Amino acid sequence: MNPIRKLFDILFDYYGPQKWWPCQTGLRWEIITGAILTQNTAWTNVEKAIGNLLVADVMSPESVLATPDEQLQELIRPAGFFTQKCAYLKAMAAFMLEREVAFEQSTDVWALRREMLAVKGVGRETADSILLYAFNKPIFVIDAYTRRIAERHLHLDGTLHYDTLQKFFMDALLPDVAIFNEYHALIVAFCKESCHKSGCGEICSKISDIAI
DNA sequence: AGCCAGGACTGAG
DNA sequence: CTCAGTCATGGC
Repeated sequence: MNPIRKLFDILFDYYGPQKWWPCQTGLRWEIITGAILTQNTAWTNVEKAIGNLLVADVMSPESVLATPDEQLQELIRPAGFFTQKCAYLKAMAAFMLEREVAFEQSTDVWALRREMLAVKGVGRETADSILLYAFNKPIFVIDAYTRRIAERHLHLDGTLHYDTLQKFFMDALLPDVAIFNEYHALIVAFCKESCHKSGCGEICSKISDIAI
């Protein structure tokens, strides 16, 4: 069995189902908002911003576009880079008004990815996160956590290009939305809950000999 | 007190 | 195409 699948099994046995993406309302737009606001930003800060948006009743593409820049920036300020992210949110809101239905229906995930990458503020990780978690399309998300675990525990080069690393994971796994969803969530769970804490002996010892 | 967090854009070479 | 500089907040 290949190391990538083995790592998944160990993480799943240990942590169980993760139920991602973290989302209070169940709204697709909240997932998209989180994906943009979390760019190079701690999730705790994103939660504050999302809380502000919910209180202000600005949690839809329409309401985002109807909110003046200054006001929207104030709401998302806790997530940092608020000037840029204000513009990004509005670009994405306009895009969703135009293309949300088409995205729900299409099964050509690579075409959708290409199209979403044209939106200002949407890079590869953000596009893949939105496709996987907001639209349930089968694509694998590479982020800083994935690179870390790939380097430390799978003996892969963590500095490989995004698309190259993504292909490693996707080729090793069944093209299943549920698996891609769960795997990325498990990687985050491991990196956040174990890497930083001192007592991670049990899971770390299981993971340490994956590639042997 | 600095360093870093679930990146992306831009301009230079 | 690679790479540094830029954007900004809050927690540790």
